[in-house]
Amino acid sequence: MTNSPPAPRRRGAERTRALLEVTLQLATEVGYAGLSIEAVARRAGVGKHTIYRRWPSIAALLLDALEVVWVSDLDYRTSQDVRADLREQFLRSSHALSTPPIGPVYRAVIAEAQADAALRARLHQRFLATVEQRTLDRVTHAQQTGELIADVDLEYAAEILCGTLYYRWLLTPRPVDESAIDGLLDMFMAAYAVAA
Amino acid sequence: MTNSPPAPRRRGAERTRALLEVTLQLATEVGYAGLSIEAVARRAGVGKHTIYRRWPSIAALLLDALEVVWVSDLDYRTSQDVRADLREQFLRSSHALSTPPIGPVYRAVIAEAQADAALRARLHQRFLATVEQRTLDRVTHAQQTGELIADVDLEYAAEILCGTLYYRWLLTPRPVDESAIDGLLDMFMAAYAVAA
DNA sequence: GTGTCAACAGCACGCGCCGTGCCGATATGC
DNA sequence: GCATATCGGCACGGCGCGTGCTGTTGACAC
Repeated sequence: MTNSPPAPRRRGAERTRALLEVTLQLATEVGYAGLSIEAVARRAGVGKHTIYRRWPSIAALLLDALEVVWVSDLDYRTSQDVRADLREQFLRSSHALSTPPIGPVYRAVIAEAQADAALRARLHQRFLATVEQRTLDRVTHAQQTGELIADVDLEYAAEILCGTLYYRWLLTPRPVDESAIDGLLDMFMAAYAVAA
Repeated sequence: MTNSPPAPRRRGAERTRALLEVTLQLATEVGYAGLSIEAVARRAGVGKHTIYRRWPSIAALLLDALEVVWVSDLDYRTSQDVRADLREQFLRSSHALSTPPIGPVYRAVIAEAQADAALRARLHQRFLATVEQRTLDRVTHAQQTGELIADVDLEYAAEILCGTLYYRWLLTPRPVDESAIDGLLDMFMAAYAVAA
């Protein structure tokens, strides 16, 4: 037991990675329904223990799998035009959410999270908080460059921008399309743009 | 077979009502997890057929149960102050969502809906669309009384108002409290209130 | 009354996934 | 080579699903 605590796994690391890949692949093909530990194990040709040794629940697995694909795509450009930068990023995110495997996996986690407040907190912390923060960073920057009025706290604005898009995606049959994004940005700019 | 087609159920109607009550009661006590057809049947002292004869799935049952309790609570006051009226209604809705049985049942339906686009559409049509519409009606009225500027389409604004609250409730660990509601209304009024 | 018939409660089934044991094989690090 | 942890495979009890079947009940018609 020289230095065992943190690292010394056999082929563990590669295997973990491979399991995440299989999970994403499965999500792409069969969607949310049928995303079970049993299914992942079967598909990967692996014993269920091999999965349970790494993740305590399907939700934990999905959360990690989501990280693999959701990582970035999430970087606001910083041009001279906040509105254009937000618009571009929102379109990109919207496209990502409607494209497997991200959509199905995200929905699956969100569904699970409705039954489990702790999972909901973890989900928010690992993903949604990041989205909100980057949005806040971008609009705060716009305040500093004088594009947006200076004397307001934009924290809620960032949440409103992100939340509205998630709402539409999760709970309505409508697509998150350009017109929805423009409507959202209309209100945002009407509220906070420096008067023309 | 004189006039049988639409009505002649034995004790059907009362029974249906009773089953909805049991469902709500069950939701209050055990929450979302454990809301199954089997559980409702057991709790009601009823055969599973009796439930399947009325609803094709647990989601359909929950949707009807939700209607029993969610019906109203949803009526904006119409004073001389839009902001105050919206604020009051948002607080009321927020309280309703955080109080059993509405919260658990709503969350359960939303979770199910993530796996089923058709159910998602029905959920939106029966509940969320109503919420959006009443909000739109209220703010449109405010346009007519001159509280809000006239030359904008507020349809997206109504969606943004509702969506932001649902987002916070569904996907964040934060409460839908007065400060969140005020932050939201700040942006809304900054965008659309008639200049002071 | 008596007869008819749908709704009913109860039970059982096969299915699939859950989470957890136990096995014997494998390969890794000492 | 030897110890040890990971592995695949299998089986288990539990539970909800959706669907059969059986015998009972109660509303209604006559």
